[in-house]
Amino acid sequence: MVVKKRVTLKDVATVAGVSKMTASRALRGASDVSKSNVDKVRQAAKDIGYIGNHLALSLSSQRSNLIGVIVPSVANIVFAEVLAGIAEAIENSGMQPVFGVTDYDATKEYDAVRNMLSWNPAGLIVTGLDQPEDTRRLLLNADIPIVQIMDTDGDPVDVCVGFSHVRAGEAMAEALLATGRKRFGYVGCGLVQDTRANKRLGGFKRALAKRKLGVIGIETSEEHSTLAAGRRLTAQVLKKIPELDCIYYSNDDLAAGGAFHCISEGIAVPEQLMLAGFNGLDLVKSLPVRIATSLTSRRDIGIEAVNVILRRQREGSDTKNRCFDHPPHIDLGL
Amino acid sequence: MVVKKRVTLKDVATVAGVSKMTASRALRGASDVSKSNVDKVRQAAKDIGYIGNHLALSLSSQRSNLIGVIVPSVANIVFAEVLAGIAEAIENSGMQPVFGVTDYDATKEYDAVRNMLSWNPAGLIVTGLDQPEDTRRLLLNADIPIVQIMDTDGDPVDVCVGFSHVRAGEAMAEALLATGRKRFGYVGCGLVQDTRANKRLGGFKRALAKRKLGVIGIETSEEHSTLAAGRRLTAQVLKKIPELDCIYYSNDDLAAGGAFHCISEGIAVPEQLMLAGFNGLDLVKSLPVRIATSLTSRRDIGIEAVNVILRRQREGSDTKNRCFDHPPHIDLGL
DNA sequence: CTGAAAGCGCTAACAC
DNA sequence: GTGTTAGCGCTTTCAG
Repeated sequence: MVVKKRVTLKDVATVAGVSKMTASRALRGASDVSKSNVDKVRQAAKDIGYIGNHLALSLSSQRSNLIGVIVPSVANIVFAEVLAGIAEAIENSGMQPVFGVTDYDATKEYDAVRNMLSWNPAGLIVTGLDQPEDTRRLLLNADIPIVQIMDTDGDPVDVCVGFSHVRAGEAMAEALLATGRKRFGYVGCGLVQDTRANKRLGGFKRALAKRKLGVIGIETSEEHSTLAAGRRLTAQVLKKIPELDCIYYSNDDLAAGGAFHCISEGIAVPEQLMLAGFNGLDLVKSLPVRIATSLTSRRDIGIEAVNVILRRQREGSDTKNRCFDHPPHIDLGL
Repeated sequence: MVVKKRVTLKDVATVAGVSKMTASRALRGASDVSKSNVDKVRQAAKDIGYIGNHLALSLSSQRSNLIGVIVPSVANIVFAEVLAGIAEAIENSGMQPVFGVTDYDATKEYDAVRNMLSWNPAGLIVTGLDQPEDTRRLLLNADIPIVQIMDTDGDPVDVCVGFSHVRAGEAMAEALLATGRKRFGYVGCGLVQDTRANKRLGGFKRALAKRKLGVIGIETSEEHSTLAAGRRLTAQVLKKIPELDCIYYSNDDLAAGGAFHCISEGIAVPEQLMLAGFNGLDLVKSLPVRIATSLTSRRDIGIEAVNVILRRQREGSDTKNRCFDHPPHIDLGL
């Protein structure tokens, strides 16, 4: 069997009876090619099944249509929705996303950034503002738009798109205090890795402290956030401190798990016990009991991150050092 | 300000005082370089912050470390988990995933495949077996491993990893029949696009027909599957046919929505009405009522898909035309 | 063990 | 309008 040789631009040119350059220009829809040649080239490309080679294109033109995206996890619906926003915004832009997953691990993040950069991407989207020094240096030296997403509490390398988790925690505390709640518990998972959940907890406590209150029951675990974990930790915290009238969770998955516990145990939510999550997942909106949450704009954040890069490509660096805030909306579910 | 010029291999070589080739070999951990030169080169690379250029590497070596992945959606947790499996398996393989999203649109899928191929990927993972003719031709002509995932009901281009949705639907019908249920309803979303959900429904009906039974109440909608939609459609189908004793849903999101409806309305699940979803999401396991589902191995499918490609790279095409079955397990939740 | 030459497939910059 | 000449940054191949 004959080895299938990749069809190249040269083949197209030969078949069309023109030079490589004319073929190249014709396929890219350049202005300066005669109508008849454009047709000939297009037809030839179609006939022999020309696909093109982005590697050569990018290497030669010194710019690629790749946008690197680095997230801690994809199995987490929150990041999956950010990716969905990114995919949506990238569509029709001629760009292509390349993904890296860090598993909340700094070493993997460093490697992912390095790897990404070696593809000469047009821009890089990374999660969070708190990269360790070596990773940050890599980002600073990269001569492309760097968009840090999901957080604004810190000093961005270039541009950040997200919101302040500290303020989000404060806001939720204030909203809950306004409903008259006084005995607060907290349930969280994976806090060691999850800087942003920690920031929220910090803000939450600070706002309580202003009213001379605090978190009187706390239950955490280093496993991943799941409904089952939320259920279990809620049972635990209520066993220790049954008089709680409100529990703040590090996210909606845990809070929904808490809601399931309450439904099973006949605890009236929110009358007897108020639950507050974070993210505003679809799940929470459909729960048979009403719980509070902060609605974050994951999709919009993804879209804006891409747009920052696309805009920069066209207009130059006028948006340098900017911060795009997408503050969450509190929904008490009442 | 001086324009930051990209650091190239040549720079490393110059600093280390060797030729480009020696530098290249040293950095790739080649055997045939003197210890002292390896050290010199490594040090030089570190000092000047050499990152490398995958574009040039891949173009020159005629192989890339990219694995293309094309899924219909990322906001869907099921595909997000497949991606998580892919990311997990890819880790430490030196490969990198490139993503494309089709939104269940055949044209977008064709473009995504074409785009992917123009990066000379080491392999391609695409969702489903039912690509239209033109896309299929593209895949057939690509001289790389093509893995079609999530389905085995059909004729794979190369290798497929997944399970039979027809059999999955049949199996669920049989399991439900075995519990004595007789009056079946069906609730589904987005069926026009979702070939695989349709295959399940087909299998489900066929198995019922064998017992001279059928689906006596059906409620569908072309929106995306959400808990809210499940809740609403369940209310609708029960309003029309209140005597149903079992509802099969096109997936777990809808089924969980149905469960929420039942909890709110005081319908006893599963005593009075049995609900059956599909996928075995975390959500279902933690619900305050027990519903049936088919546990699919999304993560494993992603992992196996990558492994097929990695294996092929090393061992040649011995796995050509194979089908890897990961049949779902039925959990009646009783 | 090391280096020089050639070229991967394409486009930028000039010619004509 | 079109073609030619040089590369992009790396690896392959082949000499030493």
